Amino acid sequence: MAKEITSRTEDYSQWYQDIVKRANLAENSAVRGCMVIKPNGFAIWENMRDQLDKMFKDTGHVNAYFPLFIPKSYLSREAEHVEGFAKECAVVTHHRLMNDPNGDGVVVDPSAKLEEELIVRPTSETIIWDTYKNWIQSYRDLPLLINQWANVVRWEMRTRLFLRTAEFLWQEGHTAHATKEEAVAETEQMLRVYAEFAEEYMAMPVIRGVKTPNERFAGAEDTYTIEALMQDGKALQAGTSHFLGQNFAKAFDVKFMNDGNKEEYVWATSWGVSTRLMGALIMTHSDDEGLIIPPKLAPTKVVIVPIPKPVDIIDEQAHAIMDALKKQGISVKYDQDPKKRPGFKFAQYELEGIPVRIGIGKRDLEKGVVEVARRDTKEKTSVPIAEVADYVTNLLDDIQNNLFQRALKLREEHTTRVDTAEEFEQVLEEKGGFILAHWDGTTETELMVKEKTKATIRCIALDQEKEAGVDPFSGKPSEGRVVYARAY
RNA sequence: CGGGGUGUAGCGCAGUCCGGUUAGCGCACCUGCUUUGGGAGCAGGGGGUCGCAGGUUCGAAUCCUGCCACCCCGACCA
Repeated sequence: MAKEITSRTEDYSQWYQDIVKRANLAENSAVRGCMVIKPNGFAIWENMRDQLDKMFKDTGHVNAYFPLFIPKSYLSREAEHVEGFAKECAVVTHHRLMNDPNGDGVVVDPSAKLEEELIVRPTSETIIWDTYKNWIQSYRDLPLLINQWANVVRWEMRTRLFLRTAEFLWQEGHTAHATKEEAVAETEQMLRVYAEFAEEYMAMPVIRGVKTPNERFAGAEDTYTIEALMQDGKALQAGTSHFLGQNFAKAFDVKFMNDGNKEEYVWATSWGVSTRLMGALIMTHSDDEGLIIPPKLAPTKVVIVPIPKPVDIIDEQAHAIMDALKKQGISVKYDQDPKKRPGFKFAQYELEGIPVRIGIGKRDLEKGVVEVARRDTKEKTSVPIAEVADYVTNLLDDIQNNLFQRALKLREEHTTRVDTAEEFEQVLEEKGGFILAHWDGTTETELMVKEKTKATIRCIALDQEKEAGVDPFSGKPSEGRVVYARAY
């Protein structure tokens, strides 16, 4: 049978789309730029969401929910914020439809024009800070540590499933603090949470860093980021955590009385990750056979396929193995569909990325073994039935670990220290990946490099070594290397 | 919004340049038999306003005009 997924190396964009589509994760909707997340894709997102939610709660946060609509005037209270988002907002102007006088369906009722237009939230800082104003009076009300799971809308010009859609699902944390130190500590803590989630659960190594002023979130004083490297050598911003200073407190007049009976503005943070992480997951691990889901996020960790078809003795063993796996907390599916042949099922589950497959056949049963296949390397092993549950438990850990190591190796092989502009451009063209180069610290140079090479400064790594050097583009002095890459 | 491309069955496509029987192929689907250890084989069957609207012509998927949608590359962005 012909290969149904485009090769990863031939056309990365097509390969990515094939996987999203053929593994039944998502599809384009009838609404321009929007996405339908299908059950297979949503199950993975739910696992990500549940794990993140647990981590947020473990660090003292609680969930709440704020409105989808934001009065237009709110958005303009913080000058940089409005400038950053104004160009991509969906706007509600009317609240009623009417029958078309010409009998042609419905039209907007011109008499139902809103006095003040409502913006569909591109992010919720403004509506949340307008609300916090009423919630915060005293230092005793602080810190306020709230997260919201929501959808937001940004009217992007060009969209791509999961990576950039007009509507996307995300979480946004919005916290208020009595001191600058505490707010900065919160910003850094949440970056650590994101990095831990990316590396331990998604098996995706990330660089922790700070954005340059030019790449900062609109309205932030500092933006922290985790940056991942995809298999085609392009970088992907996987999560951000912002120190907002007192900008929003001042714009929305959020003051509190401190323990010295003095009125002060509060200090703020916000942080978020989105369904974009689904794209990151796909582009980090998957191969030409389809999706690969790290075991810790896989909705179904093990699938049992009867060979050649379900008969009583196979059935019996399958159920015994299922029970043993479930006892260890491992989700398992037994595919008893008699209409599909084993070979078809093998290919199908590889395409869907299920980490472990157990094949049970009469021939093997006579020897008291089953065949255990791992999705990441596609290796197959015969395992005695009595040992299957323990073997699979270890194997799942092994796969999780291997996926991370494999991704880390790829990143290390595609991270290059560069000292001249020529070398910079050559590495970018021929190899891609992260480029560690000196930067003179000016936005002019950063923009000039972007213009010339399409590479941007992804971040200044938190573990950046101080090292005197020369910016390869401007020739000016530099205090250390920053992380450049072409990015999604 | 610029540059390129594509619209023909659920999906993927051929046919269009050079108009001419009843619009075709693969996958999927339905029926039957044989199969079943890596995407089964054979036989039969169902499914189409050829993106939309005009025009040219005895005759249009094919030529002309206008429109629409989607995809890729840029600008924008998580």
